[in-house]
Amino acid sequence: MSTQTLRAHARWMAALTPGEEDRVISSIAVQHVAAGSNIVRKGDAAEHWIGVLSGLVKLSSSSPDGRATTFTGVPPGGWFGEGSLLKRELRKYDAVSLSDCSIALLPRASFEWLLDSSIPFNRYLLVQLNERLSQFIGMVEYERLLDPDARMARCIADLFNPTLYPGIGPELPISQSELALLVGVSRQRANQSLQTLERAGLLAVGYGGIRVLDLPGLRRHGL
DNA sequence: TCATTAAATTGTT
DNA sequence: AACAATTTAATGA
Repeated sequence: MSTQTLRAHARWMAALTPGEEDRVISSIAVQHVAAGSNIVRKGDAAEHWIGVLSGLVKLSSSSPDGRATTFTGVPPGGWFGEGSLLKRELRKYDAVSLSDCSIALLPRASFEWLLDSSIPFNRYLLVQLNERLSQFIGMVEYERLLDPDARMARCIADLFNPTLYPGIGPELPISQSELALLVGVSRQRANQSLQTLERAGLLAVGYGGIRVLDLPGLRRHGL
């Protein structure tokens, strides 16, 4: 993995000085994981800040009786896991690869060094945390107020958040059962929603994935 | 390259 | 939850 590829998927590095960037890059380990792997497990010690370089990762949890729910998907360019690092606690959620992925692991020591030394890095984190907060407040809002079709539209649109995930293409390689987990509906209902959104011209459904055609339209759908 | 097969996913009931 | 149809990936002739 070239440092150029790494930079392209770690937008926060642009805010660092060349010296800081060199030091941080040399501490990062890149790992390839097969589809369906647990990247982090609930209860693990948090030792890294994790970036998605390719593929798709989901942040999820399962209830004691085995039911699963997904909080959000993380496409390439997204970095997650700062919460447990900041609070020095065990991981609170699972992170599972939905496809073959390459991921970047920034060690806790580098993360804390950046927190202590770089104001631009702190600003980046602040913006990311704020963006996530409004995303999750939005999720609670439309979970309670909107019909399943509109919830599907918003969930998909959230995966294309330009602040959190800059520069991802219109293709989203995710199965309908994974989208169902993400939205919190049955796979059958997810299938119906996707067909409705396709008829509305907002996206195209394909085998094992979707293509977004009208992102603003998805954000507006159901208002 | 093509045909066969298994596995995954989709669409419907 | 179950079923059939479709798509993909893998295998070997």
